[in-house]
Amino acid sequence: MVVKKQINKRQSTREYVKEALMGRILDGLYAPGERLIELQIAQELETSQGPVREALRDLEALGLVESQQYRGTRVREITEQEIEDSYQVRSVLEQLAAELAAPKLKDKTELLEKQLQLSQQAASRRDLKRYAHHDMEFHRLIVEAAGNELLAELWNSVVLESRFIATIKRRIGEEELEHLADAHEPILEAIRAGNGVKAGRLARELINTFHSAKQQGK
Amino acid sequence: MVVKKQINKRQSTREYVKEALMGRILDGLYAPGERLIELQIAQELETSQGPVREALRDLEALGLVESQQYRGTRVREITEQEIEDSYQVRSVLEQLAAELAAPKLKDKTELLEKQLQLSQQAASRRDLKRYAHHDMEFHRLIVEAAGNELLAELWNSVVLESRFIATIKRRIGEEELEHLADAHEPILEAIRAGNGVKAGRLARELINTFHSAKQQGK
DNA sequence: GAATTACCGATTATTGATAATTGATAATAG
DNA sequence: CTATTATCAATTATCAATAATCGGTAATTC
Repeated sequence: MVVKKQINKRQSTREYVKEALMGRILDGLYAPGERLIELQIAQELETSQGPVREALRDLEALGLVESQQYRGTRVREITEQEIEDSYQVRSVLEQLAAELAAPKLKDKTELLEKQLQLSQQAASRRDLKRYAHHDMEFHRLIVEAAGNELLAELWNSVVLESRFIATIKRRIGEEELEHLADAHEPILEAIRAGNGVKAGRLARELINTFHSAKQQGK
Repeated sequence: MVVKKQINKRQSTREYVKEALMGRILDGLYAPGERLIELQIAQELETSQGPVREALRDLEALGLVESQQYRGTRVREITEQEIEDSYQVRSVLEQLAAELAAPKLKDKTELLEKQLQLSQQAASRRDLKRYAHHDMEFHRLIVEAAGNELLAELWNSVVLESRFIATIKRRIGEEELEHLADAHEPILEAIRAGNGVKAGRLARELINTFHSAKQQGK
C-alpha cells in the first residue's frame, strides 16, 4: 500500500496495475489461456475492481489479453497464423521507417553502429536475450528517426506482440544468431548512402528472412 | 431507458456509449478540442460514470479523443503532420494488402468492379460522400481478401482517422474526384493479372497521389 | 503591485455495494 | 436414459458515494 501510494504521485492506479500485469504476461508468469479475474487481481494489488478493469482493457487494446462479455479476460493464445501476420505487417512498417529515416540518419549513424555492434557481440556469445534487446534497439532507432508518430506507435504494438511470442516460444536457433546480426549491415550501408528506398527494401527483406528462419526452426 | 435495456440484450452499456460518442465525433457534432465530461455524458445517456469512462478509453485507443490525468478527455485535434503521417502508414498497409490479395482475388473481381463502378458514378455526380463510401469499400475488399487480421485491424484504425479528418476538413476538390476514381483501374488490372507486387506498388502510389492531391487543395 | 498561498467549485479517480449473466450441476419430465 | 428446466456459486457489469486533483480566484505577504 505504501509503495502504491508513492507511485500514485504521478502514475494512476490503472497504470500501475497495467504495468504489473504486462510484466507478468511478458515474463510468462501467466500462461496463455489463463484467466485473469478482476477482483482477485484487485485484492492482490490492493486496489479495487475499477482500475483493474481499465488496465485489462488497455492490455486488450495491446493484444495481450482478450475478453468476452460476462466471461472474463484471459491471456491471449497466439496462433501460428497470427505470428505470420504480425511479421508481414512489421516488415512493411520497417520498410517505411527505413525509407523515411535514411536521409535523416545519413550522417548520424553512430548510435546505429553501436547497437549493431552490441547485437553482433551478443550473437557471438550466443546471448539470445541481449541479442534481442540490441536488435530491437537498432530497429527502434530507425523507426523513431522516421519521425512519424503513428508509425512508431503501430510498430511498438506489433513488436510487443513479437516479444510476447518470443516469451512463449523460443523460435530462434542459436546458430542462426550471428548470420542474422550480420544481415543488418547492408541496411546500415544503405542508410549511410542516404538511399532510403534501398534501405527500406533491405529492411523489409530482413524481417521476412528472419521470419522464415523462425519458421524453419519449428 | 427502455431503448437502452433492449440494446443491452447483446450489447454492453459501454459499447452503447462508445458508439453514441463515436457517431457524434465522426459526424462533427463535437468539435475538436471539445471536452467530454464523464458525468454529463452519463446523465445524458442515462447511465453512470463507469461505462462512460470505459467507452472514452476505447475511443482514446482508436485515436478519436485524448485524455490527461484529472484533466479530462477531449476530442483530438488533428494536425497537418498527423494527416501526413497517417497517409504514409496507410499507403504501406494498402501495399501489403494488395500484394497479398492479388493472387486470391485474381478470378473474383466482380465485387471490386462493382465498387469501382459505383465510385466512378458517384464521382461523375460529384457526390463526395457516396464516392468516399465506395472508394473505402473498394479498399476494404482488398484488405479483407489479404487474409491478415492484424493488417485489417490496423488498416481500420488508420482509415477511421481518415474519416475523422474528412469530417473536419473537406480536402478534396470535386473536380479531382473523377481522376481519382479512375486511378483505381490499374490496380484492378494488376489484380486480374494476379500480379501482387505491381498491384501493391500501384496501391501505394495511389494513396500517396491522393494525399498530394489533398495537400494541394489546402 | 507582484508573487505566493489558501480556498472553492468542477471534474476525474477510486471505492464498495448491488445487479446481471454465466457455466455447472441438480432436479424434473418425457 | 435423454432432454429440458431450475438452482447455485462465481464472476463480470453497473451503480452511487467518496476521495483526490485540477484551474481559477481571492486573500495574504513582502
